[in-house]
Amino acid sequence: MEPQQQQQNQAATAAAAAAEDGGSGKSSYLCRQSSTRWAPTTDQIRILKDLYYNNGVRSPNAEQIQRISARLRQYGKIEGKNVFYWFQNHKARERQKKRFTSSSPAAASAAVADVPIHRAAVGNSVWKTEDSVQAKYPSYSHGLSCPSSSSSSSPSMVSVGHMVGGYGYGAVTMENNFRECSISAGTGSNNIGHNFQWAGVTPQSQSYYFFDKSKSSFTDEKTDI
Amino acid sequence: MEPQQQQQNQAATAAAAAAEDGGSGKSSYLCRQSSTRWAPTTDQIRILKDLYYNNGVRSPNAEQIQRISARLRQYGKIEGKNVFYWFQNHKARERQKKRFTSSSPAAASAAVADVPIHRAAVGNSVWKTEDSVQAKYPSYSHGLSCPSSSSSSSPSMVSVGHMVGGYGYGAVTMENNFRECSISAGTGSNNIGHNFQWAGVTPQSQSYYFFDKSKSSFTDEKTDI
DNA sequence: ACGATATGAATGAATG
DNA sequence: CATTCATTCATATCGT
Repeated sequence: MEPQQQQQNQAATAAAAAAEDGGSGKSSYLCRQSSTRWAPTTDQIRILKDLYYNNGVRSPNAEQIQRISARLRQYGKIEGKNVFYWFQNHKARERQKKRFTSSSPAAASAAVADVPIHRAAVGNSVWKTEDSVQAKYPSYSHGLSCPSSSSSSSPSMVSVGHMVGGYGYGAVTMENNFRECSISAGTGSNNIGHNFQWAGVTPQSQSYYFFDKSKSSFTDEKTDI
Repeated sequence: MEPQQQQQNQAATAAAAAAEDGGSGKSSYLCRQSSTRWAPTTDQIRILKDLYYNNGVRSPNAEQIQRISARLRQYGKIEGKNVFYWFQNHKARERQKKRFTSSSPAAASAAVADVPIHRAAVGNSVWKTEDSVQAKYPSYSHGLSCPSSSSSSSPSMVSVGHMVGGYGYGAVTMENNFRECSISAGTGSNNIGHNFQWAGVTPQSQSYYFFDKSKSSFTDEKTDI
């Protein structure tokens, strides 16, 4: 078959880091602040796949997302949005794969609602090869920090900051930083929200108040959901 | 640095290569890791580039991918995902590279103006043309032939218009992205509500379908999720 | 032998 | 949901 794929691992190296984005670290070359994206640990992936394949979870709602992320938090830092995106992507990619390989596009429309819950995927066909729920590294590894209790605790400052300068050209860069700003974590004294929530996201139906029409609204935000 | 994890593996050993990888001959021998990754043959690359530069294809959709891969299959083994990735990567790297080449303003303008490929979308206009506006010049790249640029070409109609801006999407990105910025934060010592995060997401409602039956999964936190 | 580069593959994050 | 973007990993190849 095909290449295969594997998913991640090498916990050894990354793992350690994964736990906390400490915020400091990096900055090797550009000043991009580290925390870029969530790096799921093997255990987190294992669990997510288990939910997906064995429990048929495909599009968890807010409550479920909370539970899941809470559960996964013990294996590493994670936020609700990560869980949300994970399911969305996993599902989307599975379908996409199907669409590319299928001969009749028409068929694609059907089968949408399927919730196969077949046990473990095993032997997938092309593409992703889906899950192989098994960690490659038996022992060591994931010694992720991330204390089981609350979440963030290390980010000293991370948050926004300067821009990337290197590639950026003003505006753009700034925008990007905006996105990150949510990770600012409060740790400590200032409060600002210690865990902030991602309010109203992915609207489409609701949360229009958000920025739909009044994107500028964010200045006075807080009315949010 | 940085936590990274991701794929990485090597599982190879598969031996899938077999089949016929076409005339590329690259992976002919070697029983070992043969199938590592798709190795496009020169003909395949020629065609892909032709589509990209002369036809403006940048992000083919599923149907197009199927057609393209079917067509390329006569020159060697190939799958839909290869085509998909090829376009994605080609486009991304082109953009990425271009991000720099603009040190000198004067030069920049000239450079940027490059040729907007186009050859019309033709046919059913399935092609989104979306970003076909910004074409780019070939140049670097492997020594593959790919004469491209045939002759004439292009009426340069560049529809669309503005916004894409010289540097491409730089400007575009700046639109609405403050989603998470809504860190409403509670300011203040007390945490607003607790720390539940990201409320309301998952618009469209729904997503309970599977849940009903497997509600048990989440009702209890540690048990099974 | 490296180090640099080109490029396939994978996947988190967004957007529409 | 489908699509797209950005990043990063993994490798093959090439240059010195």
